[in-house]
Amino acid sequence: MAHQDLQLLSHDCGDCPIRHRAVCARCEADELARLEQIKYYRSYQAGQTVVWSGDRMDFVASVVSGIATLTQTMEDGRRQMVGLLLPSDFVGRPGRAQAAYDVTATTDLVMCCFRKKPFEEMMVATPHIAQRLLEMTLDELDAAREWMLLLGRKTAREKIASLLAIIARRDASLKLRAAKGKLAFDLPLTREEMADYLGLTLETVSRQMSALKRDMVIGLEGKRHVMVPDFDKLLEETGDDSDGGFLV
Amino acid sequence: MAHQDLQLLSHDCGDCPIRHRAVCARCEADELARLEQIKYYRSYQAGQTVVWSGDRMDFVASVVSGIATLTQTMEDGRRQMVGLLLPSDFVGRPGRAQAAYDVTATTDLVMCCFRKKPFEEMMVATPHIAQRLLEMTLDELDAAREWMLLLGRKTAREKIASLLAIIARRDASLKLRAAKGKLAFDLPLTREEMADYLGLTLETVSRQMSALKRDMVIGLEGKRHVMVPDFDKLLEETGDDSDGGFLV
DNA sequence: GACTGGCCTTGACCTAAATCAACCGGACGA
DNA sequence: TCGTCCGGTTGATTTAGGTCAAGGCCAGTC
Repeated sequence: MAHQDLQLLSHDCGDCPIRHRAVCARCEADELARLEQIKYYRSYQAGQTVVWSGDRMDFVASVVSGIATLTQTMEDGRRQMVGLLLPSDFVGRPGRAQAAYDVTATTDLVMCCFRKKPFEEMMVATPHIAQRLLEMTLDELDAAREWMLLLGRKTAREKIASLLAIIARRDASLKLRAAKGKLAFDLPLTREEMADYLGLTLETVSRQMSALKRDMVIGLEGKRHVMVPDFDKLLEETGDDSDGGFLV
Repeated sequence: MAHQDLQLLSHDCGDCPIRHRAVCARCEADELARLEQIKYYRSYQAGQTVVWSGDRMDFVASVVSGIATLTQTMEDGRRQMVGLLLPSDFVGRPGRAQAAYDVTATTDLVMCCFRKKPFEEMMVATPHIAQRLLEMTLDELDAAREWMLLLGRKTAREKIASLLAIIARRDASLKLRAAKGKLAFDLPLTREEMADYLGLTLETVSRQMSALKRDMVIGLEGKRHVMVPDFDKLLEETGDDSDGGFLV
């Protein structure tokens, strides 16, 4: 897919199914040309920090491949992950000079960057972009609110199940949905990162993973490979409404 | 202020200081005219529900006066507040037919509503609006992430202190900042609502309020009126970075 | 083949907050 | 004037998850 860096600009487009954010050349051809002039790619190794909270950040970017996280850290070292960025997700805030969070590559990562100034100018000139960005930001806000329910009210077991379900879903949609019902994936996060995501300690994460395995909700092969024999059973453990509640 | 319902459209405008989202007639006069045609007001009494999660919602709105909350509820009744809407805040999502959360008036409430369809049309026609909305949504996303840190990693005492600081700040900025250092305000939330905000039980909220009073961090007069003799002392209790970290 | 360092697991114990329960005090209606 | 209801406080007890500590597993490397 040649124009992946353009994902963030496109309206949905039927025959480019990548997470409903892909673009194809025939829509948005003119933006493509302009964007080509201001974009550039950056690669990071797993574990590398992209920017530190408070650092000057003179670009916005979208994830091309790999996974990045946003985390906040308190003075005494307590950490909370506040964003998990998968391919096609957007980082950076037009109109802000400094990063508000630590951005870290948890796997090898490629980002498509746009220098902030020209990007902002283009945003003014091309209303599409602001609208697309608004849509994406609203999605992220919804995800954040879901996450707040998880952090505030779910038990450790529910938290783990929810995270596994989220990853399974995201992963499955990338893989064009493995044989429905049975699916498997590799965790892109360490136990500690999972803990930071869920507001738990890594020991509790480990214990609950073991418990879910013992109860046959998941299978584990090595430390990272997770098998889900029955996705509905996993969903029952999340505490979420069963109907899945897809609001368009 | 006659054009309060227009807050959501404006770029900042020096001499209209209401929470940096106000508008004055001379900027945006044309949008004003168009907006006037599609807006209407609705009032709700304290405790009334504006919409239930899952209900059809054919308008977007901004809060004119009073306070509303967004909450999520799990099947077994566990509740988590995921949004606190103060005057000038925006509710509703262009491009979505159903409400994703319960919206409730916690005080008497006036909202300025725009029917969704014409509003969306106007958004396409008037690029300003999408940009303003994007800016507001990004602010909300930041607030949500701050909130996630609170829910995931703060102690009960830190949570309470943080909430009080948030309300004090918002309140103070409305009142053009009372004599700096000493300030006082009325809690717009019951103990139970505070608990839903903070991911605690109402008993814990009550206990920690008493503890903060005992330790002279706050004063209480009746159940709702809070006095803050030393705002910095309150801030120390929040666990947040002391520098306040204002990122533009 | 031993050695190291990450990452993970498991056990024993502790504590912050939840739960359960009693009670207070003001508003309000009979 | 008396209930009683609602929001709030406080105490006793329980418990989920945190903390501390001891290993296990495995990949890389000397």
